[in-house]
This record gives sequence, C-alpha cells and structure tokens, in this order.
Amino acid sequence: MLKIGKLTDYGIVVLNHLAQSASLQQSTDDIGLATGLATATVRKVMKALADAGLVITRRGAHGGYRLARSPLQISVLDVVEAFEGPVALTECSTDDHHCDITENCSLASNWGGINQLLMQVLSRVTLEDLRNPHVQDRLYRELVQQSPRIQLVNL
Amino acid sequence: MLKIGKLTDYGIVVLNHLAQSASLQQSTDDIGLATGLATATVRKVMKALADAGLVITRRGAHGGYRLARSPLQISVLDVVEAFEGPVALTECSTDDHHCDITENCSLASNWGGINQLLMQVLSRVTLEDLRNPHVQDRLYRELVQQSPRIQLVNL
DNA sequence: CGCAATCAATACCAACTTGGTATGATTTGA
DNA sequence: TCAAATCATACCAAGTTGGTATTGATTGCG
Repeated sequence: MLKIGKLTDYGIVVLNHLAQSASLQQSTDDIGLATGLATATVRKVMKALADAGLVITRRGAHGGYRLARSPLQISVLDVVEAFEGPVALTECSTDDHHCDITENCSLASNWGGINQLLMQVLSRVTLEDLRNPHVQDRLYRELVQQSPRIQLVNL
Repeated sequence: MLKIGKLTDYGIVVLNHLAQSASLQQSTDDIGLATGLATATVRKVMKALADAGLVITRRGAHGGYRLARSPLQISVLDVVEAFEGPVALTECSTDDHHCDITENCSLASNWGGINQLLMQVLSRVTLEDLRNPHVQDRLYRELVQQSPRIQLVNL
C-alpha cells in the first residue's frame, strides 16, 4: 500500500495543533484533549517528535511541548523520518545491504534514484502547506525560484 | 520506513528478466532459476503481475509468462500498485475512511495532495528506465515535451 | 521540604501484515 | 492419455504496529 504508519499521521495532526497554538506550552493532556488522541498515545508521538528535534520539551510542572521551529521549516519528510526512519524503499537502499540475489539487484539499484525523487518531493512540502491548501502554488514558486534542480509544476 | 514490500521488489526483478528475454515464454522454473528466487515465490509474484495485467500467461504444457507490453509502457507505479494496491499514504486517503479524530483529519486531508505527487513521480519512471541508468535524462525529455504539467529535472 | 504536575524510559501484548511454502485442481499440447 | 504448466487456496512462522501500563526522573510552588 506504500503507506505510512498511523503514528506519522498523528505526528502531523499534533504538529498542526501546536502550530495553531503558537507559542503556548502544551502538555500531553492538552494535546490529547485537543486532538482526540489518548494521552498515552500522545506521549509516544511526542517522544518521536522530540527525538527528531521537531519539538522542544520542558519537563516538570507547567512543562509541555512547543514547536522547535516555524511550520515553514518543518517538512513532511522531517516528520516521516522522525517516525519511520530513513526513507529506504527497498532493503537494497539501506547501508547494510547484502542481497541474496546479488546479480539482479545491481539493476534494481535504481530504486535509489526513486528514493531520491520521493524524498525531494516530501522535503518540499511543509507543515505550513498542509495547513493551507496552497501546496501547488507554493511548490511552484519555491522550486522554480530557489532550486532549479527540481521542478514540480501544477500537480 | 516508507518502504515497499519485498514482493514488489521481486516483481521488478522478474519483469526486468522478462524484458531482457524479449518475446520468449518463460516458465516459473525458468524465472526462478534466472533470478535466484524459489519457484514457489515466483509463482506468487507472477500471480500478482498477471492480475494486474502486466504479464500475459499461457497455461498448460510449454506455457509460461511474457510481458504484456513494452518496458517503456510499464511504470513503477504499475508494479507498486500490482503488489500493494492503490497508493494511500494514510487511511484517510482511502474510500472508506471514517476517522476517529474527524475534526483534525480535515486538515490532514492534504495527504491526498502528497499522494498525487508521489503517484505522479512513480508513474513517470518506467521499467525501461530502471534497466538503463538514464532515468534523469529520460524524465527530463519526456516530462518537458509530453506533459508540461509536471517537471522533474536532474534529480 | 514535600507535593503535585509533567515528561522519560521501558516493557508488554494483541492484532495485523508479510514472506515463504505446500497442496490439490485445472488447463494445454503432443 | 499423460506430462507440463499454471491456478486457487490455505497455512504458518516471524516480524511489525498500535495502543497501553508502569515506574522513575525532573521541575515549580507553596
């Protein structure tokens, strides 16, 4: 299904909530209440986000979480990698790859190229884009101006 | 990990083998021998490919499989969908989506856009591209000429 | 100080998915 | 008819995932 985990989805939801709550420190209970997720689950989500450096945590009384940086600077790739680790479509794309079918794998090494493509795309979509349905427009502008190496027009 | 299943990978390997064996009818044993996969596994792979219409099968004596169409007309998306079903990053992207966290899901519906993006990319890479390391060049030429709607340059 | 609020780190478990294999039925060609 | 193949299932072990519980550490405050 080429799917992502639910936790990753939750991650986006939570980040979005943090984004619209601006600078407010949010406890796991707050977040759980606002998003409809069980606090226990929220805790798991937050840990992944914290480990990835996407949120900043403060412990103790009146502690909680807040975004580590602007929604414009958080890409979908960031979130995906936070929960699912490095994007590696096949095991051959991994570092410790020792194929049983080595000969044929050499050809399939182009999975690496596809990996690159997908990562490029995911890294171009930010949390801010998800919040406002202007993805197409933004992608167009940013990609054409900032990086002529890859262009995605009018998906 | 945003990974695809091994079977999908096998599918690519097998299709590649069929591609370089041209019009020859290949039995599961042949394919297994050539690719290093167990014949039982090959059978499973072939079924998925056949169901998806990517290979044509002939039963009975001297039967076997052959490509249903040119390697130029088989996209990575075709293969991925053959094994993993429709690309749906999240369950919300599916038809029968009834979210527990409906309110927040509305925002995350932009996963749909990302889905579209990824599918665009995958549909642009063909089996032929995987066989020859000219993906970048081909993508550039085809996309610019044939469809100015999406452009991927020099990944 | 001592308590309450809050995150951190594990550990656990049921449910599902995946990869791989086996088995018997069906079709085809000679 | 017989052998060569695929077809359709069914099965199972192993791993992954989602969700929860438990215990410990940290911080603020009265």
